[in-house]
Amino acid sequence: MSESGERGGDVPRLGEKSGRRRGSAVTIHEVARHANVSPMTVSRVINGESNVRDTTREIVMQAVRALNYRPNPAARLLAGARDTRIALIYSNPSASYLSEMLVGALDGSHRTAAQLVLDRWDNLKPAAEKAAAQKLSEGIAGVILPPPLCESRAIAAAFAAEGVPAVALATGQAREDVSCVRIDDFNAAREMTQHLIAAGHTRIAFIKGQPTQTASQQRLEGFEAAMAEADLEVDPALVIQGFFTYKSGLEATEKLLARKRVPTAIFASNDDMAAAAISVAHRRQLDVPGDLSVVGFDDTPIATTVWPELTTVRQPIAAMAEAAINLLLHKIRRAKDRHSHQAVDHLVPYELVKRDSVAPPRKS
Amino acid sequence: MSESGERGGDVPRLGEKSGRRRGSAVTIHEVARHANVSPMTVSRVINGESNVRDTTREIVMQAVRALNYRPNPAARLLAGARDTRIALIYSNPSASYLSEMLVGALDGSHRTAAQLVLDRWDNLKPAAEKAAAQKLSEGIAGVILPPPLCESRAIAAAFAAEGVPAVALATGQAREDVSCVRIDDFNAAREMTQHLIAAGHTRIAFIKGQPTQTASQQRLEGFEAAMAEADLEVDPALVIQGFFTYKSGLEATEKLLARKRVPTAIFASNDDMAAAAISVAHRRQLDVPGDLSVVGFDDTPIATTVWPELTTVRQPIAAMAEAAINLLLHKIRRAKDRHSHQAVDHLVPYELVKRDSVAPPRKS
DNA sequence: AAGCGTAGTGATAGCGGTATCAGATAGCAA
DNA sequence: TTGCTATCTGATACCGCTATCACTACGCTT
Repeated sequence: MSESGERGGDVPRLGEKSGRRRGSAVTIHEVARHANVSPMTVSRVINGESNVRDTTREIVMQAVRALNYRPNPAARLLAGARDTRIALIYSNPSASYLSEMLVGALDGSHRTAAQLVLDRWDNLKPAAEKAAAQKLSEGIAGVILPPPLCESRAIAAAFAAEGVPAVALATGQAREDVSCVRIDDFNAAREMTQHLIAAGHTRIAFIKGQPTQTASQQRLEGFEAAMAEADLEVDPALVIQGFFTYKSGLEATEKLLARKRVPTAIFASNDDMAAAAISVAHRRQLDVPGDLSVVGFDDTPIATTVWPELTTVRQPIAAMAEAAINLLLHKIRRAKDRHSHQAVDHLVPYELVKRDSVAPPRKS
Repeated sequence: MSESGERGGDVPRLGEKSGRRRGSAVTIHEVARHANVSPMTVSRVINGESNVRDTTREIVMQAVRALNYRPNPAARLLAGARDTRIALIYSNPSASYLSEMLVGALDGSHRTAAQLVLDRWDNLKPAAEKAAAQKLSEGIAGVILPPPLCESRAIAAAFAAEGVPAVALATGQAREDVSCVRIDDFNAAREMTQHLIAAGHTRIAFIKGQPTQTASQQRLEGFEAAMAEADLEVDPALVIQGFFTYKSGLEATEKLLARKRVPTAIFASNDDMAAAAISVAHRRQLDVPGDLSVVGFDDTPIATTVWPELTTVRQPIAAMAEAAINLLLHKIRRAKDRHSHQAVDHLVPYELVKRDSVAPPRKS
């Protein structure tokens, strides 16, 4: 019963007799044999635990590299008895965010062998939200909060109280209570405004977003910053409150175009409102972009649905959702280590997408 | 060795002594105990294997629902040599479907313990499609083809050649080469037309959809049938070709409203084109629905984004996607059984959604 | 009556990792 | 030397699920 010395001899080869093994993936056992240690030691090394002698660690690492070993995430998750379910709560699928978000989240969850649980909270009252959070927390290891839920400190607190880590997606700014994955709304808006200014516009209107969302504020500030930097005046009459809905974009644009001195460009805080702006412009026999340039934000499907197609800021939601999942899994793992419980702020690059809704202003 | 009758007695309680279990997720053992069968039987049921007595299956399903059991994907992945990955291939145009389709597909795949693999084929050439199908087939047990891919017999044939069962989503009619999950486009269009006629319209225009999609043809025929049944004439000048895009809807509506005798209602073959019709009507100072009623088809998010909100036909894409997954899994299981290889035609009920874009015609 | 499928079900043994604790080795005070 | 931590490593038992095979009924031949 103690013939561990005679390895490589007639010891039943691991992974050979097994008629069940499918892939030819290297297992931890093979690495262990190669390094002449137990699988447990290999496990310790690859998990960066400290109680392994340096020499041993080095030998193991060499074996890992030699065999190009990649731990099987499914086995890891299973063995850790870690709950692998992570919830994505969406609300008012108003945003065509959803599809892209799902694509990204799905990709991320497959890669990590986590299970994605979708939950829909439409217009819940605060009390109901808290109850829902408590109920959901029982079957979940972490949660992703996309807009507009991500803004609610109450929701974040509810999950925190249940000990469930959360990651907020696409907030306007970093927070101390939850980790965020987001773009730099301020600079994106600033850059977009600079683009408009570079095209020759000086009289630029701005349609604000839902005031409860921090991203709205950031976008407005980015706009104002760019205007100030170019020594351009922001006419307060040309900054209108919107609510991220098509309808609010309609109303805001009506007001804007009813002014005696009409703007030559409109910067809407999202694509839905920008699409609405185009619609109103057309209704008033204005050519876009000839008479009026219109730009949006987010690059949701509607940006390429309308005509002309919108110049907008691309927010890579799929990539952000995937990043959120990874971040969440890290947090879940180290929850027990009592490691850093700090909120992380993960910035993802945005991109200015120039399409057909911008042109130099007509000379007047 | 044959005391299998004494179950539930002093058998060591599964999942109670375990100090290791963290999440409170329901396991297959608990379901098994609840249903008074072995875990293996539960496994068979949730995997849709055929060799389980119907009564047993029903009991197990009840337990599954009662406990809200969701199989642990990590364990499945680890244990199963077989992968139940099923692919959903999407292609840009009708991407508004996407979110709903994903929600449904995700639900379906969780319930059935399948893994959903997303693949995106944008405007591939036939040769590239074939190559992609071959490559994809290696890691996949089945495939779902939503529009517009579902129309291609070549793609269906490519997967058939690889021995991978496919299910087409939202085709216009049944097919012999692949199974379909769809609604009755003909009758839906007919009913919508009747709704318009009942509101008092007699001069109704129709914007056709992408001619390569069979659903387009069905919708047109349903329209024509309703008109004929009401003894109304279909003015050929009022039936215009569109391509399911917003832009094509713009152009088609321009033509329609340029006629001397303008229609009082427009039936667009999908919501994007209907939204475009509203936009053009507004541009021409026409009130919707006062001067012009507009209806769409599909009930995609844009239907409730535009103002006024669209009366349209609800195509329950989420439910259809889930149905497609179930159908596919059945085919996969019985592929080895050499059971029926026939194509199934699964019809799902549609629904007429009446919103604000229809009103009786103005008396002239 | 004996033989032989054939459904339906259960027992067992893993899949590739990790938690846990026991054992081994070494270091160092008593 | 003995005892007793402290450090490192290994053996074992699972995580939740499924492949495989054994077994039980119940027909149906011959």
